[in-house]
Amino acid sequence: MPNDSTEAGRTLAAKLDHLFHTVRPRHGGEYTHEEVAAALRDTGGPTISATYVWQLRKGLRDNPTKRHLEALAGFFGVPPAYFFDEAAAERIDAELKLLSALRDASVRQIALRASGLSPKSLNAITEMVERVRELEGLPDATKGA
Amino acid sequence: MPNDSTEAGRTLAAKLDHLFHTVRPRHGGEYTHEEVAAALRDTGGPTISATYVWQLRKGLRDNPTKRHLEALAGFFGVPPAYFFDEAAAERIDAELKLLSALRDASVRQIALRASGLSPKSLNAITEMVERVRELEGLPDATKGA
DNA sequence: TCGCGCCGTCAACTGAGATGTACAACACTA
DNA sequence: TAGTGTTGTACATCTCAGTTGACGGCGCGA
Repeated sequence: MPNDSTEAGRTLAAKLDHLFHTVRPRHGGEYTHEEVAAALRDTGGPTISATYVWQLRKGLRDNPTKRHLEALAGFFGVPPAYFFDEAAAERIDAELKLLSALRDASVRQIALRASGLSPKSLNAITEMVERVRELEGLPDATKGA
Repeated sequence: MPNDSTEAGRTLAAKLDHLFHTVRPRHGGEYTHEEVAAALRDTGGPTISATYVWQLRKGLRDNPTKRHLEALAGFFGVPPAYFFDEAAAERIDAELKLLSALRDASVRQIALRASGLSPKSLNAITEMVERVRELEGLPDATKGA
């Protein structure tokens, strides 16, 4: 199964193929696999054979190494993250966003300092927070992510 | 050559090691290499041996494949770009401390629910947290990363 | 102090990642 | 149409990413 469908978005092959279509050397044709290999060889960085470029593009091989990913990304002028799963990256970013949402320094402080406490203590503090919310007339259950 | 100096900033090993130091399961210590391997195994995704995790962390092996990079990034809750882009890595590091705290579901719950409370209440809760830390014999000041 | 279990470390092996080489298909020129 | 060069395709081969298994140190309970 060349095209791994467990990948949330497009496959690596699809992305690479898209790059070939999109970034072109001169009007008319796309980069040749050999050209890519040669260019990479010249930059002094990690080399990559033309055949392998083709295999990746065709989906015969997915799962290249870090260095090859860097080389390919560098050649086409995209960040290496381009080749990774977009959905996963977005999910992580959402988690990071949750963080930046907590602008309130006091809340951050509480989170940091609460980290490491015993489950029992955490539970007690949770209850206390809920109780205070109640007293201040804040909504009851707003389950976030 | 284990430590690839073509890498813009820190080596992969350094970054991974940093993740181990930063994101911890709960108070006590860092994740064990075996724990990481087991967790990855449980998620159904690509597996990775504990020994190999160690090798990557030590710099005996750099240049893992795409899938393993994804798995590692997923486990530590950072985007795969963390291992590539140094600028992104630094940005993430800045927030990682808080992120790791929020990885604990209980702590996350507290943070989310504490958001919106009055300054007075937040202050009270902060003091309570500090008091509990004291009782549980946890360190006083936040230690540097 | 002994024994047991956990974890980091190391070396050797396996297999997938990656390459080299050769062939087929097409384009261009004379 | 024959000849030459270029590029995609195929496959045999080799290298190194990744695993397996074992050893040694360390903490903990008996």
